[in-house]
Amino acid sequence: MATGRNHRPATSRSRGIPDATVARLPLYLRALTALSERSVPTVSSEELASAAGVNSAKLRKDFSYLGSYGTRGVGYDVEYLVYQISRELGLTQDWPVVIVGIGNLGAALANYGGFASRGFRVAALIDADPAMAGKPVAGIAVQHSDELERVIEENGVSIGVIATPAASAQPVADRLVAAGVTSILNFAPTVLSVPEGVDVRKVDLSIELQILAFHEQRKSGELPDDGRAVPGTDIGEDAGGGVTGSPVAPPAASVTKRTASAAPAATDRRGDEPGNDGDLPAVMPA
Amino acid sequence: MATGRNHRPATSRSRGIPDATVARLPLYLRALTALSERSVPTVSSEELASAAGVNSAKLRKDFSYLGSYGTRGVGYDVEYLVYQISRELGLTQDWPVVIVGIGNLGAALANYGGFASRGFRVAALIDADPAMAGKPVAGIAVQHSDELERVIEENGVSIGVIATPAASAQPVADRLVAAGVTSILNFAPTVLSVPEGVDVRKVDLSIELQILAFHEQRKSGELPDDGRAVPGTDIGEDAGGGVTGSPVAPPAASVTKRTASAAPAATDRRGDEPGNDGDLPAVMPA
DNA sequence: GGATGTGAAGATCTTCACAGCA
DNA sequence: TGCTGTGAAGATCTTCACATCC
Repeated sequence: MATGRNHRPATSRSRGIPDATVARLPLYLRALTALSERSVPTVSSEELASAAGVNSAKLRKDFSYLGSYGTRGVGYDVEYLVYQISRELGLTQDWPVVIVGIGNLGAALANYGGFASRGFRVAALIDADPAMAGKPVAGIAVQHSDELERVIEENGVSIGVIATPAASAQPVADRLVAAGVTSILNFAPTVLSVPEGVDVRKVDLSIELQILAFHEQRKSGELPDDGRAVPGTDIGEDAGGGVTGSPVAPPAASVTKRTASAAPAATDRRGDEPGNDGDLPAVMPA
Repeated sequence: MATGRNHRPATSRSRGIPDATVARLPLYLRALTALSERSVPTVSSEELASAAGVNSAKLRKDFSYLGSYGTRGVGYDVEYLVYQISRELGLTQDWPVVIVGIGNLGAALANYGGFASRGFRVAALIDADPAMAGKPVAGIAVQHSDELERVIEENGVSIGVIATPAASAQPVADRLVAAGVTSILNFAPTVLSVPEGVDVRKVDLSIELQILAFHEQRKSGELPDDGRAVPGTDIGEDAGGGVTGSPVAPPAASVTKRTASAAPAATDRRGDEPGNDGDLPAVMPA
């Protein structure tokens, strides 16, 4: 391993900075900003790591990808690091953003204070409902969908946020992309297909909750039951089709092995960027 | 390597199912549910993978951790898989959930259709604002914070969702945990510290946007400027303290190397479960 | 003395490619 | 023949442990 010295992880990805590291930079930045506001001049990797919730080794490794911004025996200069990370993340420039779908979620996003303070500027709020047009949300007048393309072009928007119902997500994404947007943050529970070169990140509550349920499940007892097609006879052959209600009935099917090992109580959390979804209700009205 | 045969990845984590796999199960479930509604009887790993946005090898590997639920030469039985994944995720049981902080975000969550249809049941909506008490949101009357403990105990709630401003998040988390909640989905941009055994997952818009900005940045040009403390003289020594506005001024500091390599245009998305935050405005009013 | 920076070892996760079964 | 199931190889990410430098 190690393609020689200076083996830098990261796929062929962006620059040489590993994705995992990029995902943590915002965390560090947040912790550093807090320290900066308290006028703390320097921090050790230990302290900062603690504030950011990671371990110090990881933090130092992450920073090493950015360069040598610390001082041995001392620590890191808070102000300087804030600047470097901001620059690395591209937050030193202005990013006009459009939010499409101004329902509860869209409104929540529009009101999100973390935007303005980090280089993001809400350039426009778009909604398909004519009744919403003109209404002020977070101090900005909502505009009708018809204005989408114009707004994007006039403001040079490259980042779009989709907070519409699932059904509208793909059409909206298509329009965003056609108008020039190259990065999309999708809150709708749908798999968006976009052309090469367009980045899509997704936030999905349903998935997060399901992951929590998974872990929660094995805290108490084991799985509800192996659920395997019962050997003898017992199930009343449910194999219907409706898969809507909460509890799902165990349909019979081709089963083979399915090893039911003892499950050691576990506690851990993990998040990830799966990639998409399938179809589901919406987070909120458009 | 391979600790023998049947080497199963996954840390010491839950059962033997890798976290990465658990994080994708909800995606598969969603895609399968859609197929189920269209009464599709079986799917090949290829088709399902496509619908879920992953590659087929990964999907087959993921399913292999659950057992052998497919039929060679045929594919997977949709209904059966829906059931198995639901069971594995713990969705065959009822999960009462409390949502704390009924602002725009909290309301959006309460209205989220994905809850009920997946075993999750909103047991109560809690808000600190007395004016909110009694108001119906998503058909449920909001209750005052004072009711929190009672509601949790009476309903056997083990999953709590925090949608309050950052400042209230930790106190709320403490109360949730004290009352018996062991899994928390946190939308507030703060690092929550909870006792061992309590799971915390976080959803952070600010972070997602920043990651997008990072990638967006290197689509166009390179970094705005190396930003390194200018060798000669040029910067007006900014090292002030305010780190609030969007563009951050480059403070001088101890710099050492910082290799500015050429950055190949990249396009990729990645999400992750960092672990926490530091401090920031709030997503919405409580 | 003290904390950073980092090669190397481990642990996971992903992808390949093909044996094996319906 | 077709597609699943999976050992093995790769690619990443994390953690260790210590040389290095203020």
